[in-house]
Amino acid sequence: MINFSGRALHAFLVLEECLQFTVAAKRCNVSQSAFSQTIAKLEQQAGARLFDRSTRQVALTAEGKLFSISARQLAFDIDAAFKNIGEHAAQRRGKVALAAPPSHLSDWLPAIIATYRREHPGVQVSVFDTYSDRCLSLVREGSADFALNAQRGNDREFESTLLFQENFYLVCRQDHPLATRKRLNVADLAQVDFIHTVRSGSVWQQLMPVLRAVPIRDTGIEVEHFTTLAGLIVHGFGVSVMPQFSLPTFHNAGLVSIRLRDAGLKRPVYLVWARGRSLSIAAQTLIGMIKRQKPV
Amino acid sequence: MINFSGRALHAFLVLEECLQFTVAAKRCNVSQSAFSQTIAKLEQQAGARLFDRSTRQVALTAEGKLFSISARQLAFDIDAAFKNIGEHAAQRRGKVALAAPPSHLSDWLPAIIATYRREHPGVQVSVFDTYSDRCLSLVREGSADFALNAQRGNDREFESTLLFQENFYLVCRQDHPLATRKRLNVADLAQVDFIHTVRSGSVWQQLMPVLRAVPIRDTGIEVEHFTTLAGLIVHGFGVSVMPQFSLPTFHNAGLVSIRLRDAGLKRPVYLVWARGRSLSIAAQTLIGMIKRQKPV
DNA sequence: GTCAATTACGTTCTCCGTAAGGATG
DNA sequence: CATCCTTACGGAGAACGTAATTGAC
Repeated sequence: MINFSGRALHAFLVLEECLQFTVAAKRCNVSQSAFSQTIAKLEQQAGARLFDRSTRQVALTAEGKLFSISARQLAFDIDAAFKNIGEHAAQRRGKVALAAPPSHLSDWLPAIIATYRREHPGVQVSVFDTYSDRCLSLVREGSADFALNAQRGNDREFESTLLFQENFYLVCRQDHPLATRKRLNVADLAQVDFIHTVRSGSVWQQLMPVLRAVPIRDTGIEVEHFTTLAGLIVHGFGVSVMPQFSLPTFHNAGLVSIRLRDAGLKRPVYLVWARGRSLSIAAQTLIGMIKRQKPV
Repeated sequence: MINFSGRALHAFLVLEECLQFTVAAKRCNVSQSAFSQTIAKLEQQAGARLFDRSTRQVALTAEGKLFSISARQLAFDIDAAFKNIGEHAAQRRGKVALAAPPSHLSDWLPAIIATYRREHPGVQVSVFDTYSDRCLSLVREGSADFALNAQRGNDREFESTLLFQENFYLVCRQDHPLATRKRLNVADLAQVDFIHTVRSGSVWQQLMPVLRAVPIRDTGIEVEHFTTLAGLIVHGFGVSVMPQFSLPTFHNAGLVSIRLRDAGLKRPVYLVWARGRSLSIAAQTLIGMIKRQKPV
């Protein structure tokens, strides 16, 4: 096995078809002499003469026929193996799965993923839209190649890099008293009807410490889906605070957003992947696109 | 496929197991530098990095894992293919089939075949004991690799070489009038009760032209099996004429044989094989033994 | 600082091509 | 005698080994 050469295998198969050294050599783009030597060497390795040949006739020996069966299969398998790995490398095949919070998947990531899919139609992209802990679980169990997450997970299981920090925005109706404000801080939310997102979401976890100091009017409502939240705000239930990348949903609903300028009120967005598990080329490419498309 | 090398494949598998270039290189009996280059070249051919490596850690990439599956299978298949052909060449495996007339298979060939089987226990030897035309048919249809036959067949379908010429012997009881004769010719069989072998056998075909001129006493009996013939002779039905290599059977039955010295009364023994079909190494070896063991 | 992989460079070996040799029809 | 495979020999390229370099812990 150690001295096996693909060239020799190819030579064998071509000669088997042509049954003429001269023709086969030409088809392999080598001199007839070199071709002869290649076959001779292959026969030496096989330990048996594979072709019976006089100057006028070339034919497979009994052993040659035997080898022919394996050779055909081998050539196919080798070709398939390299083609397969090559196509994965070239991102003509393969799959990549990412996990991200719904806020990032409302508009920002879908745009990037759409571009990737256009450029690499053979690669299957899977998306999991879920919150913090579940994101990390998906990465841990291998269901997702990587995640975008506000938490970087423990160092033993995960590796991560900070992509950027996301600002928070007040979301309200156009006719809301705060809707026309240029500058806004959390303190301005005092006495305003406020709708919370679910506690498991990173927005809540990020926002709560800051908001605790402000006497907001809690509506007692906790919503999970952005569309629900938008509907409630539109119908006058109150206002809420959302990270930058979820805003398109609210704008589409005719709502207004104003950035909260409190120092330190930012949501970190980490790229997280399983420690030790190297990312596929497809995943790396997609991550590259995400990094390039991240906001200023 | 064309630049594929078994060495690189082996290197990959060893490195996958060791996950250390230094150790893997040593196990492959090359310098660490050469090993590194081999892996690098393989990665170049595959079109993707197969190992993630720092100076302190080596691990398969996603593409490497993919390749690993094919690589393992490939190595096994390549190994199996060469081992298979090698074992056939070395006659540790394989099969060989020969066809020969019962006269040659009564003692002469079985002794040779027994020796061959002792030396090459992995090779399955098949034997067809049948007469002239059927022998050739078996060779034609590929059931037998070669045949020993008194007729060489037509030149279009068969190739042949003369192995030797077999003498004929009178076979009779010890108390027969001719049993003590030193020299004997066909003419001496006049007025002797004679038992024929079947007309399809080569003995009959060979003997008839010569015997026709002698006024033998035809018993009217035609037998097919030597054992029958021996039984008839033993019980006094008459005598018969048999080729040299069938004599052991008759000697064992207590009968006497005396060579017929007529010039030209010989049975040619040809080695016959299908034209264009090359003989396996096993067949060639067996033929070699047959040629060496042929009578003086 | 130490250990491990990579890179650099000179050497060795394999493989190829041109040309002569040999066998077959 | 023409054709086709084999052998011989010189040169190009690949692979190898030693040694210096880079990088990680």
